[in-house]
Amino acid sequence: MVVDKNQNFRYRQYLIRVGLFENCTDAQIDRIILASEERKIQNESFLFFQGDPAIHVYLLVEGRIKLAQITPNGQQVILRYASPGDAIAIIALLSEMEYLVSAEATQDSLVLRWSKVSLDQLMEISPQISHNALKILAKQTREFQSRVRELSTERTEQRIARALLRLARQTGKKVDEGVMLAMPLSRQDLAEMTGSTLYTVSRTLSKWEGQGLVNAGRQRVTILYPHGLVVIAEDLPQAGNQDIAKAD
Amino acid sequence: MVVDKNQNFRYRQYLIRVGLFENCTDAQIDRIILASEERKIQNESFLFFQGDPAIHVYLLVEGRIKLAQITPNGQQVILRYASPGDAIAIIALLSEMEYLVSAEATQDSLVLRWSKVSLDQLMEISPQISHNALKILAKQTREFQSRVRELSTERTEQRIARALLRLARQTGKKVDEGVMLAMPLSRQDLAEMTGSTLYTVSRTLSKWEGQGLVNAGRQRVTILYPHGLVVIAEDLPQAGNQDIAKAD
DNA sequence: CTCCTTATTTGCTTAAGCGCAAAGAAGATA
DNA sequence: TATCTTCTTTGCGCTTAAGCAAATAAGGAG
Repeated sequence: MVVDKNQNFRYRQYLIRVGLFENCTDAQIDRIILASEERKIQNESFLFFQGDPAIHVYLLVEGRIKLAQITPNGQQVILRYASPGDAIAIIALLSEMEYLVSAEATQDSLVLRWSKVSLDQLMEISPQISHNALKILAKQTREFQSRVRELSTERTEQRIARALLRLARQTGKKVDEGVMLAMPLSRQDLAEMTGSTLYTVSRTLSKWEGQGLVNAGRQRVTILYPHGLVVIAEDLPQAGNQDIAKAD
Repeated sequence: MVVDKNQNFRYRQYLIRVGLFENCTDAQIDRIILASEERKIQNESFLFFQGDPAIHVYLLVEGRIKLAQITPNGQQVILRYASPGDAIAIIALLSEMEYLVSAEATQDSLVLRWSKVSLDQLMEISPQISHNALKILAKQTREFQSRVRELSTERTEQRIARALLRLARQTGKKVDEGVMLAMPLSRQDLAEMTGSTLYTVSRTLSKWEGQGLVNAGRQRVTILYPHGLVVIAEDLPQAGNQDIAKAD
């Protein structure tokens, strides 16, 4: 599973741009690369499980990783989809921690990882890393605070609209008709991201499809008229016209 | 407003036990104290507002501070009540940030604060501080993740039970009948903590009062039978008996 | 191409909880 | 003590969204 470490130097150009290693010197990056392990993760297999002792920090190079919590009675709550360049399980930098979420590949993926031990050494050489980690955690905190606010105050429809817009920003590909979400995404997935149910998500998308806002297929959503979703997400006053897309 | 800095040395015994300054040497603590400013905050006045540039990190010494987000249409969402010893606005350690929440005293309070500039200097001398900050942020992240999970999957009643138990752990005072929450807490406050409404909270507390679980008065809640709330929070199978408290 | 699996849609029913309104209770103030 | 303010309770109607069941659709495997 562990590939010859020298191979990882081909990720150099990539690593220096990644949040966790931003502003590190070339020499530091060398050490970081030497300490890294590369792993391939097959679709639907797990990087780690919630509750495991947190001993590695991961960096997603290629693919997509779903980070989710499982409730005691088996429900899943999707906290985040990681995209290439994202650090995963920063929490492992700290001692005595467990992974707070399970990490599952939703495509064949490629990650680099560092053990807690080697990261402790790296952080001594490069205090920059721990400052970067602080920045990443702060960003996550901000996002979770927003989620809490949204779940506390917004209706399901608003949250679904928000989730789609967020995904579009993260993984949207421009196509002729609009923005296509470039990842398989079921109604169930959207429900688990928004604290809703697959039925409500399905009904909501059907309604929006009728209004020309989106085009939804099996595990696929294309946003035809992003502004319409913004209007819903922000609860702005709507145009009187039923068919928002054409009204523009 | 700024008191003679030497006075702050009387907080020494206190500072060394506080999360943000844990494991700092005596000499480091001295520098930290010298850089601190003391401020008294009157009940119902604000330490800072959401959106202000984040230029100070605060440490609550005495009193209680409510951290809340305000939604665009004026609803409030309470994210946390800070207790003595808690750091507030760790985010100000990072450049270019704004406060993510508003911080309002709910009792007359006393805080120490440090400017971003002086903290940058302190962190150079004591890298320990930035490691501690990482730990604090990680803990907050964990808590917000739980909140997201709870808001996504649990019923209002469960969340209210959880909020009471959490507050009991944080501020509960043992009294004859049970555990009293030692802070003024209106139905509206509980609603803003749980993503509910003051009506639902009122009805829920009334029901629980009828079952002998709690004793609720004006801005005051006493938990008579904590285990009963745990049963509700965790959605455990209930005893068939209506009156849970007496059944035990 | 056909079968099989998995995802999606939609009608129907029900429950949870929102929100108004009005009454009642608890403190605070003078 | 009388008055005022603020907080709390509760009846009622209503909306939202959950959840079941059954039909339908879309891909993948052989």
